[in-house]
Amino acid sequence: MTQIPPITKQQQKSLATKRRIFHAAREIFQRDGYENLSIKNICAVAGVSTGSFYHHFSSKDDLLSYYIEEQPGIVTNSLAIPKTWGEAKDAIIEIYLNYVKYCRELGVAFVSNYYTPKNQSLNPVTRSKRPYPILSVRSFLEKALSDGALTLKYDLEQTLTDIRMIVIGNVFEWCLMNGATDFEGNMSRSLGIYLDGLFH
Amino acid sequence: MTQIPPITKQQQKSLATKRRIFHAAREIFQRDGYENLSIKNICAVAGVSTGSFYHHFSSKDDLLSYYIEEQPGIVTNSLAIPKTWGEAKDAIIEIYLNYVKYCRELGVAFVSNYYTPKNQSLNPVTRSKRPYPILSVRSFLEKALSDGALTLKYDLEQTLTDIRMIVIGNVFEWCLMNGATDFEGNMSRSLGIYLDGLFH
Amino acid sequence: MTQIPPITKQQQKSLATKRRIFHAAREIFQRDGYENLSIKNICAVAGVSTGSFYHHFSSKDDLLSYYIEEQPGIVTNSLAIPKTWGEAKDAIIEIYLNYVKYCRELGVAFVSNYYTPKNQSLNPVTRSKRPYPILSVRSFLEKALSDGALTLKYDLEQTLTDIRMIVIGNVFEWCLMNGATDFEGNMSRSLGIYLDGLFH
Amino acid sequence: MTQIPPITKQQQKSLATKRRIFHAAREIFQRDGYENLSIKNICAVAGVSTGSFYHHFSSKDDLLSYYIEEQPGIVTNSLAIPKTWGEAKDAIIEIYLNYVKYCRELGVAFVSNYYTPKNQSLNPVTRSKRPYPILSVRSFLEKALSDGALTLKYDLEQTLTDIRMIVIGNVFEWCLMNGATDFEGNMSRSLGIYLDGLFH
DNA sequence: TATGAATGAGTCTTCATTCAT
DNA sequence: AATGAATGAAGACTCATTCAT
Repeated sequence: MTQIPPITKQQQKSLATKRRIFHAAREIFQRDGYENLSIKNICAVAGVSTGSFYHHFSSKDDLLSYYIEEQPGIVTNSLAIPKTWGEAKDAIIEIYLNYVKYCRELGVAFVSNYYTPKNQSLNPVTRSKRPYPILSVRSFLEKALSDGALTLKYDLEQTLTDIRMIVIGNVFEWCLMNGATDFEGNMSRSLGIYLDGLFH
Repeated sequence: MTQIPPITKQQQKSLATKRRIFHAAREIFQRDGYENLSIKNICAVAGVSTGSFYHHFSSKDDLLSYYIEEQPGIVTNSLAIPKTWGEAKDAIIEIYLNYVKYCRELGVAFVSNYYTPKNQSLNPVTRSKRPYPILSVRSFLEKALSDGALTLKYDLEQTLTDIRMIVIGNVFEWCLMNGATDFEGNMSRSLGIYLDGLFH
Repeated sequence: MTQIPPITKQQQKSLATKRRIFHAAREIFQRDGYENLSIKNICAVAGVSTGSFYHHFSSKDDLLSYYIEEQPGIVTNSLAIPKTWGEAKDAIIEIYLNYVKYCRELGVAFVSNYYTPKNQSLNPVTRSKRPYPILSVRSFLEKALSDGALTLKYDLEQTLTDIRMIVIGNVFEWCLMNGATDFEGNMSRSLGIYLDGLFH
Repeated sequence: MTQIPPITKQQQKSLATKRRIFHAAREIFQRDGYENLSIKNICAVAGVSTGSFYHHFSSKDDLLSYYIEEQPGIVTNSLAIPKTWGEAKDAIIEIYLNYVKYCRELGVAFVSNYYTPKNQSLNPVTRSKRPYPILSVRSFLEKALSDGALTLKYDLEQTLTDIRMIVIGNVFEWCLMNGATDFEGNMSRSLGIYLDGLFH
């Protein structure tokens, strides 16, 4: 007979410790960036000994692997189908202003670490499990196109690629400047101009 | 015909050493990534002493900054002042197709490691010595503007930021896809549409 | 009888290591002087790893600061509040005769190396953690002043500075003479005369 | 036949270079202190190559050896014999305020390097060649004593020692504080109080 | 389960000195 | 007489990891 919740007090404590380590790592990562994320650091913040760390995680990499894929998707289903391309433009910009907000929540340090070409969890091809937030305009555009509300100068795929590139470019700029840019302003302006050129 | 800077044998040797260091760094970068790029490593591969490294480069960052500073071909001084915005658009796209070429020369592996927000040698603010190469359209646009050949919808600074972001976005996409994208196609299309929107 | 902090075997071993480092540093200091005192050196002599050093001391300066911070015997809390200025004078001199004793324990060679303006672990401003030990008469004087037992011609701070300077001057003289001075005699006389002039 | 001034142009140039190196070293030493005095530094300031340095000086130590004993003595002969102890006190303080001035001219960095117990050129016993500036009150006091203008509570030798210690203590304090003390104020106050205690 | 002492290779950088030119 | 490229040991400090308790 397997007992579903046979958690003893000891196990609970153990889990709590593991969670403390986890949260400490997340906090440091966001605040100080990857290069300042050391075991010593983590343990200090978590209030835990080094030995304890290695009891719960087999290595630093082991811990980090837990962080993959934690971001929530951006829900675009609720968006009304646009009637004019002006509406479409505004809606798209809105979506990415939401993304800007999400980036701000994560913090520059975190995002700076995350946006590395090596981070294949960003790769829209490799990536399967969840809708890539940057791709989430796809369904929106598809609906608008099939509805006849919009016509594009280019292939949908190409357009999505362009938008993705512009958005990442914006994020990158924000990271490089260590947060000292007009993130929202840049995003709406550059996207806006591009979309103007697109619908034109 | 005598060359104005008559390079002595010693200077030649010195340059060769500098180049060896340069290539060694590139090799390691491509093979092992940014985090495994250490001065010791570089020197070992280059067959050069640590002291020699610091004779040629003032720091690790100094070395890295050369990779974008030494881009060949982005000489905009020689560009003719455009008469129509169509000419301007084509010229700008041309400049960045050159950049695409340069990226291809460096290789995806290298560029993937290089384009990390953590790589502060990319930061246009931190970097003081010379103007950011990606901004090298600046002088071109300035001339065109002062000549009355062009008028921009937005501030020059903002426009340059947008272009920089779009370019970086393209590079990032190319890296993420591990080179399996239409780099040139994406670059000209996305920049083209943006510029269409800009001059409108 | 049980001691309140029941030191485990591990803690004992740890303390022993710390002491080994401490003694090694002292030995090298005496033998080779301040400029030849390196972490590597210390660790080699102590038979300890670099990591271990930094486990016990946060930096080289941290280690050095212990030499004056751990002075035995300059406990002024236990000193009775003086009733006359003669008592005060005697008490102060007594305190610094204790310091003289401590210097003798450390040895001329050590102290000679230690008392360099370059040794910033001596700087009362740089050092933040704890009050400068030579200033430990402060609390004594403060109590005496607030008690009305004493009145000073000058600001307390200035007086403390004077005393500190005289004491250091004595130590310096002793060092310069390579120990061949009447350290105790000089100390009590010079301090005595100064204090005479002070209370006068 | 030996020609007294057979200096060729080459020799002149050589001497000029040597002097440039010398002055550069002095400048850096005073401005930045001993620990920032490197061959590279010196050569940069002197506008000379490393090789040239080693052509003129066999080593860094060789260069430094030239600096010993360059300070001028303080002339006290001209001081009028005091009639009251008040006059004597003022005169003595005046002498050391001159010394303070001299220290300020040399700069904190320089003096910090100089005032080390290991620097035996400070040792009044070892030292023979010139009058030790700190000792230069001796003749003054001797005259005043033999003239009957003054009587001391203690042996002249002891008194001189005290004064020397107090002065060095002041200098040390100034060095430790990196110049951020009221050097003149401390000097006159501490010496003044001591002398009050002495003549009482 | 948890502690924290210990390890030692690794980080970047500085520096006095040598030597071919 | 002068240059400057090259050396390599040494500097303080960091860090992931192991292990006895």
